[in-house]
Amino acid sequence: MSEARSRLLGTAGELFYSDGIHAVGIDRVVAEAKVTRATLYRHFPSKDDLIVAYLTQADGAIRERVETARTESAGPEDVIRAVSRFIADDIQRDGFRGCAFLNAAAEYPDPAFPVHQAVLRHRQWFLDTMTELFTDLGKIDAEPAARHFVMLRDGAMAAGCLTDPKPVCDTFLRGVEGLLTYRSREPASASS
Amino acid sequence: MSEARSRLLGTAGELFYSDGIHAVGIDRVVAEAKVTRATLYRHFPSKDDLIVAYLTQADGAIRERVETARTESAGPEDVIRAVSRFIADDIQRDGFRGCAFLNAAAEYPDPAFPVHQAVLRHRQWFLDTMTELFTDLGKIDAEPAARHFVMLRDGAMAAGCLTDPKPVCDTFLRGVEGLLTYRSREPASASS
DNA sequence: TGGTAGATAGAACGATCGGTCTACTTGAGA
DNA sequence: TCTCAAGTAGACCGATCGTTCTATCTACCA
Repeated sequence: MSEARSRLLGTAGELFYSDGIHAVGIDRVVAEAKVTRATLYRHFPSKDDLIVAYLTQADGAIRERVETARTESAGPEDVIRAVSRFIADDIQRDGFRGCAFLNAAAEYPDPAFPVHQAVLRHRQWFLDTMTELFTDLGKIDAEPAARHFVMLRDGAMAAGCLTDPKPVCDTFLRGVEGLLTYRSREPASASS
Repeated sequence: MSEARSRLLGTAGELFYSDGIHAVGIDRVVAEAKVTRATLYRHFPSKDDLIVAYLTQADGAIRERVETARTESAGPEDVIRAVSRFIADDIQRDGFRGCAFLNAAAEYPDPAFPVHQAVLRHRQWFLDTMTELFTDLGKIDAEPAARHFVMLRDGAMAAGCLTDPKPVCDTFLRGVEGLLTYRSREPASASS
């Protein structure tokens, strides 16, 4: 990857993430990346392509971290804890602004739009990965457990940038522990 | 409230909610509300005021529904179930596009901005209300339980417009039932 | 009868949007 | 040595952004 391209992708990522996608114009990306407009359009045919590249990059970084957790952990339960921990660390880190994918989906609600589809692909991968982990853990209802985990994660990511992140992380990690502790028990059935 | 103003607020709400706030220009609101630009600016000094009015309206509607649930239900547990049910109903209704407040916060991340502050006010009220309900229920750790509830809600609202809403609602309602069932039990402690 | 508030209609403002264009420079490979 | 891709610099495009303006009409109330 060329020097200019990576600088472009880096600053675009920072700006889109921290200020929102619609709120950041091409001019600002170009100026802060110290690159000319022509260079941007040489690498990315349109702003939409730049946005998708931004999300693809974020997706890759997360997959990498999950992969690292999988290879470095003893068993599936440890992997789930490691993933939970880096989610909590993310939430508490400076400049945390929520989930890049949920934020992008909020700005691009049209399912036919490439940006929205990039969000769906990432989320499907994450749900599948968590389902695998809960299956490895021997859970009977692995998929509901994975959905529960993802729901807690989404809630924590959404709330973590709106109030004090500390109690949000505590609630999240407690919820995950509950999910792991009561894993052999069949939860009470929902309505009807 | 004048006829033109309520039409304005109604269509602005629909458009902002379904397409995103930045994506909807004043021209479109004016056109679809069948109102002139001058009329809009007579009622709302700026677009930002219109956005805040939109969120205030949504906030009022939710408070009303929670109040109804409180008066019509037998006890705090029933109220929590009623609130959960209308959240689930919302998620499954046609045109559901997530939480208006979380979506707005994604577009307006600056905490100093009035739109962002309107989101925070609504969320604080909701957390306080849920804490009250869990307190009434006799829970020792009412606030953590309320935080857990809100986290599930946020996750469900975020995911409900990205995939099939049915399993999302099931997971949410199961989580709430778990929260109510294991209410007397001290959850496993989190990390450290 | 006169005044005023609220609405219509539509032109116009400067700023910014995403995107295209020409002209020139640089550096590495065939 | 020639070529060509990648970069800089910056003017320029039409469209849209949020906002303001003048002018006219209508309905109600003092």
